Amino acid sequence: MRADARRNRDLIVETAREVFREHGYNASLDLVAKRAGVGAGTLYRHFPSREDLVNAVMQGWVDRVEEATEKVLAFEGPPRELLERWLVTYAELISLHKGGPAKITAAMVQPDSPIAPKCRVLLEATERVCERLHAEGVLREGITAADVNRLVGGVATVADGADQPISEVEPLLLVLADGLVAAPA
Amino acid sequence: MRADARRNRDLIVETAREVFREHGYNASLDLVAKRAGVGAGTLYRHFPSREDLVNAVMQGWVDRVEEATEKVLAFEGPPRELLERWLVTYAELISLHKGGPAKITAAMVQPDSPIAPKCRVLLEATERVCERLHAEGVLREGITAADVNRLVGGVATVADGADQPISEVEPLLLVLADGLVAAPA
DNA sequence: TGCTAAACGGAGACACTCTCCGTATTGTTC
DNA sequence: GAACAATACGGAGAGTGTCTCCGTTTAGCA
Repeated sequence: MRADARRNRDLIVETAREVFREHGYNASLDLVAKRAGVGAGTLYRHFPSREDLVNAVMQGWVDRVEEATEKVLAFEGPPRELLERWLVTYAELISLHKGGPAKITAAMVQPDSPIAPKCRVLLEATERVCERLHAEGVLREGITAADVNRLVGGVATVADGADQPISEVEPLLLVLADGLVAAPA
Repeated sequence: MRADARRNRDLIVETAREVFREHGYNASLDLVAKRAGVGAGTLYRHFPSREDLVNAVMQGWVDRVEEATEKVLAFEGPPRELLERWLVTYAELISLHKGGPAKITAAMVQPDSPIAPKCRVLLEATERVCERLHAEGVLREGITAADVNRLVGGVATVADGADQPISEVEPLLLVLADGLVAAPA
């Protein structure tokens, strides 16, 4: 890749991160290009679709996910608390940006989405948590990591749509935890 | 209202119902106008915003909600089953159209949305169910109808985004039921 | 029948996405 | 350091959607 191309690419990603933070993931891409001082063509050559750009912007987020996962998995206390911590962590991670919960939760079940690979790290993290909970017999049988993600994703999506911080819907996450732990009727 | 205006209004609503069913609630409104054989101006005069049109289209849905509510509330069996029935009914009602779950769940917490009044009937229905469950001591303390709606709305939103029918996420609704019923840890 | 308020409709302004292609820059080769 | 591909740039513009404005038409009353 030529040096100027590299420079522009980085500039676009940086600008997009800023614009997305301001206007959400549906912000105008022309605005991104304009603010970055490049032509629309340049933006679209580097990132043929909006998702590709989102994907690039997310790279830092992936690192953050990995870090948060390690932290939660390092927790030594009672498994029930581990679950609660993970639910809150998960919700926070996907809610870092406006529109994030819906986008990420949807991508989780659409393997062809360009951001799917990034979301996989989250799914894998949940899998690790679930494994540990299953091993300790705490998690209800038949519950998969995908189920957990869907449930938390749903709550986070709604909170996001209502412009509520995750802290305000934490009680709902505890309800989920109860449901995930309880034995089938 | 003049007779021709009335006629056009009804025609637009009918056409919109059809188009929304085909393409979801984000379908092009110009397409609605074109298919109804009226000018864009006519459509926008009757329905200044997309939400106004959605609102009009929803009138039949409101009737359906009321009917379903009566049916669930007439159920005489164990309260836990009442809850389960309501969760499934609720999810189905908001999932009748693609994009419905997100739209309705969001409107539920945005009182200024034009479709909010319509969504209120759903909230009130959930309130009636919750009241009965609380009276029987089945529902966990502190849980409000709004909480229940958020939880089910979240699950339904995700299912909708993944093009899954509600029947496929029913197990998740049972998880919710468990969480809503269980005593706090 | 004539008149006026009400309603119509579609051209077009504006916004956004995405492509095409003439122009400019890079970096390699001699 | 000059020449020359190969690579990248950028912005005009096509395509699509939203929504408004205003000249034209129509309903319904007197």
